[in-house]
Amino acid sequence: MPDPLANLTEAQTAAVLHRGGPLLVVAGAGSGKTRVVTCRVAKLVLDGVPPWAILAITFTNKAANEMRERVAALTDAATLGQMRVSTFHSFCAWLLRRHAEEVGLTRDFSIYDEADQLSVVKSVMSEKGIDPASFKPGMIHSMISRAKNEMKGPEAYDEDAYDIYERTVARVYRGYQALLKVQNAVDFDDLLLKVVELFEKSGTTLEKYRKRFQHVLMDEYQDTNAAQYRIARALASGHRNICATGDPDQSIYSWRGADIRNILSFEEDFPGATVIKLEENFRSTGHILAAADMLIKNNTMRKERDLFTSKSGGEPVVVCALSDEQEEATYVAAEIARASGEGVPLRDIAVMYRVNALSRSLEEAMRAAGIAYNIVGSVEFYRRKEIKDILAYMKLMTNPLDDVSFGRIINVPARGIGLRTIERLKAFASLNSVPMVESALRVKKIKEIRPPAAAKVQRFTAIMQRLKKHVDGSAADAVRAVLEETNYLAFLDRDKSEEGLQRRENVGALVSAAFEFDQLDEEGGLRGFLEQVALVSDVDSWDDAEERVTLLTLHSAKGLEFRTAFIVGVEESLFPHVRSSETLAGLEEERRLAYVGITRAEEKLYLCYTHFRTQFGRTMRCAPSRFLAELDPSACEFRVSRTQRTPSRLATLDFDDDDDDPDDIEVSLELEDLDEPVIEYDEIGPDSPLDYSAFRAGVIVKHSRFGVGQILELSGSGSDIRARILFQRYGEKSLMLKYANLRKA
DNA sequence: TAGGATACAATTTTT
DNA sequence: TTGTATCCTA
Ligand SMILES: Nc1ncnc2c1ncn2[C@@H]1O[C@H](COP(=O)(O)OP(=O)(O)OP(=O)(O)O)[C@@H](O)[C@H]1O
Repeated sequence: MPDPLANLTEAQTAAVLHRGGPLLVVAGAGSGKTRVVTCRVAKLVLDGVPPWAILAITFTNKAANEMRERVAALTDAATLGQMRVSTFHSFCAWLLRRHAEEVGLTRDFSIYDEADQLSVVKSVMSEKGIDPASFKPGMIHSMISRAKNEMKGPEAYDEDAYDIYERTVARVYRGYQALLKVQNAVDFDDLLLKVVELFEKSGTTLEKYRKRFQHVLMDEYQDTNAAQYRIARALASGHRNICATGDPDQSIYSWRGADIRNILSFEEDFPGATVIKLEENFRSTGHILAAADMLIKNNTMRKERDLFTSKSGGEPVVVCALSDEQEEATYVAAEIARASGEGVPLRDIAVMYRVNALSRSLEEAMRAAGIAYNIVGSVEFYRRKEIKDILAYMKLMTNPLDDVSFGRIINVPARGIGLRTIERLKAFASLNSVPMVESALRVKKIKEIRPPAAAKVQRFTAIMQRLKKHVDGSAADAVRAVLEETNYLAFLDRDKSEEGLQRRENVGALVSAAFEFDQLDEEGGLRGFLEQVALVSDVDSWDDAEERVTLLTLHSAKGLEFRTAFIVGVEESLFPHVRSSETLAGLEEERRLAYVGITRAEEKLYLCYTHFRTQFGRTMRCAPSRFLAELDPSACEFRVSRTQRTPSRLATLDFDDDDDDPDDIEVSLELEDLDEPVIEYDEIGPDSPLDYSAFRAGVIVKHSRFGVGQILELSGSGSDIRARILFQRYGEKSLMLKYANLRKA
């Protein structure tokens, strides 16, 4: 069996062997932090620490699985299954299932995903008579989530609310929490918060887990939020065997509440902590590292640190100017074809972008060039309608209080139950403080519902009754039962379109996913399956062994590595993204994101930008990203396409169309090499920040479509200002200033 | 009540 | 361009 200490540097070895007391490993990209955590776990096991005493937290489930596999390869301990290696969210879900009652839940609580959460927000808003046109539910929801990430409850939020918008958020927030509780459900943030609450409430419970988890390890510590910090601290406060690894320069989730101060103040939080720095990068060539290093040095809020590689310079980073996104995609495809021809397997190649929307043109180009690809994320499987429908039945089986799922499926597949009937069921439910399922069961007692409608409702309750028998069964059993009882497949059959076919396939995939889950986890059953499904992340469902190119966002690329990597859309206002560039902190996070992206590449890196990009049907001029000017120019090679500045497709490209064999993909697109970097800035780009100070409440304005109106109220900040305007002819509208193109009248 | 047609608005990153 | 929300007709 391989020795976990083999091939480690001195610093890494020290980190693996360190015992007794807090340990922080801070180090730059590719320096082997994850490897340290893995080897440390393995070494602990080899030293006789029982696996059940180990808690290792990773950022994704995928990383957790990988770590478990690697540890298994290093130890072959039979009891490795008892080790907890998981994300914070999965770990918390696991804890809460065991202690649900202590925080006001039952063991069968539902985990609401984004869409479910939004529907709770909407229903609270309609209950409280808040107009969804003036207060966008999505916005309200994200503000609630932000508050929760900062561990701010509804009361505290209300106290600090300073305008009508925030007071409204506070009202919804309160109702939202109440509704979740009634429905025996939690959102993602609650998973963490409820565990904090659990530990605060019950000293004995906390003590039990402190005793059990004698060793706590956390990877990617720079992206933990307030609640996660509290949980880690609580667990480690007795034995203080906590090992955190991270890189402040790779903190890219502050918008989700991650707080970089957690890692920066580790030494104060855990006095006497040992700090180990890793300074050798094992991943990238010299040029790639040099480019990344000079870029990140532009951040002002940052501690200087060293990172070197003993690898040679390697190939220069290619910085490439293309005319538009089609040419960009074509170029990427051509270069992938070339690399593939030179022997780089497709699975070692990735294309990264700032926003999911950019994957589209890439997909088209890959298809046209016959290059096999996988997209991470985008239209996630478990968010699809047909999948969500079936899962809703399953959720309702385990948790009858789940009104969101009830609302989703009461009339799906269509069984003639209309809005009126549902409204009446809802009214009855809230009048009697019972869940919707209960009012459906008592439908005969609701005199507003006519017998024919009531009969239809009873058909639904009969289905649920029969499904109940499967609640303790396996996942696959439950899926099959739902499909049979609801005739879901027949329902899909009615749709003969391409889309309907796809849906059928998706349902089939769900059946296999459930089946596979049962194989892997015999204990899990229906409940375990639902939990796993609720907590899958985008990268989790990505198979990195497949011989395909990977398309993914920069965020999901965190922690991964590829021999050849492309970053496309490296343009001002896209990357750095406009929405993040207003504040210095936002801009610096974008820069860290660029740093993360660049350092994913092992051997070859391309950065592409275009002069024109069509988004939402509008073609816009783009300026190259400022980040390009911040790279070390001596590590880069600059190229331009001959057609640049002409927003049109290259007509001369010849693709070998229907050809799936990657060996002879024939695509070419030759670019000119430049001696001088040509990254010029237009100071006044199309997206330069506008000055909205002239717009205030009371001001009379003119809109191209709605004509003349008066501003009633402004809300939001930065470039996100929204105005409520009373138009003479069109009445009241709520518009974003940046889109509305208002003029003073 | 269902489903299509139309209007309308809004675009980051995700557990 | 896309999705969603609302309206309208069968
Ligand atoms: N001592 C070593 N000798 C050789 N290769 C190493 C060594 N340590 C780590 N590596 C390799 O370097 C690469 C990066 O390691 P790892 O992913 O652990 O780094 P990391 O610090 O977690 O990176 P990042 O922060 O960028 O995600 C991996 O391919 C790993 O196998």
